[in-house]
Amino acid sequence: MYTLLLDSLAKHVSLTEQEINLLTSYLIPKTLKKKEYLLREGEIHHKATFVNQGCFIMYSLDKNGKAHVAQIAVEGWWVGDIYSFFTLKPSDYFVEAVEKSEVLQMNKEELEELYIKIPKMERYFRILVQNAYISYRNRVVSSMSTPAVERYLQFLKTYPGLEQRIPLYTIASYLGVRPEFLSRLRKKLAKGSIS
Amino acid sequence: MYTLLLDSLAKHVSLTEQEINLLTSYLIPKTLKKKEYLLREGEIHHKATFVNQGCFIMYSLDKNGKAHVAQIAVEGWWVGDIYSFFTLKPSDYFVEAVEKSEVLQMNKEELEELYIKIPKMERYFRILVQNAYISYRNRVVSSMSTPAVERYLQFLKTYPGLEQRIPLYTIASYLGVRPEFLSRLRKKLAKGSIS
DNA sequence: CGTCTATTTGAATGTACTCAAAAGCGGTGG
DNA sequence: CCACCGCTTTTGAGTACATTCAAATAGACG
Repeated sequence: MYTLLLDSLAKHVSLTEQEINLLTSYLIPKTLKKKEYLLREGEIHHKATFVNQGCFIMYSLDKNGKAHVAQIAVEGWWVGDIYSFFTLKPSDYFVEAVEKSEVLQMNKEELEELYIKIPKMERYFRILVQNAYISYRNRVVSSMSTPAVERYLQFLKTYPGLEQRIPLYTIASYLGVRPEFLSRLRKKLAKGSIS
Repeated sequence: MYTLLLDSLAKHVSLTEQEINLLTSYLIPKTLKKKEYLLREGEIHHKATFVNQGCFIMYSLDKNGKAHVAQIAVEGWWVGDIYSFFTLKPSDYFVEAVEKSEVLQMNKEELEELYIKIPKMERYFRILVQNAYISYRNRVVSSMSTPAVERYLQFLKTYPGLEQRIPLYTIASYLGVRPEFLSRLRKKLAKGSIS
């Protein structure tokens, strides 16, 4: 149940058995069906959410009603609108389960409590936020300077096997191209020697 | 000397006269000539830097030696590689003065000291980091879903008048297009009724 | 099995890039 | 103070990357 989360924690902080017990006592498991929402535009995201199984996308809708995928999260990742979580402002994003999924959740107030009891946890989350920051910053550069094929290959590396779990049009949206075009890219990659 | 900074602070926290005096006592002014560097790739960015006058760009070089502008900062903004600052890891970026500039700086250790003496300052910087985060997140979506013309118009709104202070090729790099193309865009905008 | 949605394919178009060369502009030294 | 040099911007022509629209095909699910 908690293996993945403990692995993630272990990468950044080391916790005693007691601390682990305390931490896990705060977590509420939840399962979601395919296409269920964890968060909708306009809502405030007050739950920190760790993906134990399954896959989520976070996307916004532009004025033409087109979806733009800002984040993809699979097992072992935290998912959600960090900004809404920290500021308690309404989110501009939807967070949707792409497949049957299972998450562990904690309310913001409980997280604050936990910070006091286990200060190391604050460090852990600070590092996660820093990483999220970097990841967006890098994506700004790559989305502007790298052609779509390479961005797709990069996606394959970052999320191995995921291209078979989520629909093509979702990947296309994440990469910033139209589905028709990604379809053609895949075809080319399949013919011409890969990579 | 401190007007701009105090304005920026006032937007998020309210400080007593005493606190302001303490804060300003930590700040070291520095002037830079056009094309001087505040930070180079590989260096650790241990100074928080507020722009009092002038303009800076933060950019990285890709494997082909092409520059990609990640951030532009004018008077009233903080500039620099936040990630390197917080992690004390070497930066991937250059921070360069685009024109004769004047900044106020504080070392990381001194900032930590200040946090203890004026906890409100921690709040102020946390908000700034959140805003930087949002700004990159929005740029990811806009760079992928918005044509270059609109991104340019957006740039003009965000940085009024700046198009006359920094070279065209720098703006092009910030927008993710080639200079030749931005030149043509400008021409079109000048002819056809604007906006 | 049928329906609804997702993917593929085709043709035409538009957006942005490359390469090359000319024009403009700013600073520096004579 | 002017002439020259180097760098930035503009212009032109050809090309590549990615989109639109429309229609056909394939898959998924009840």
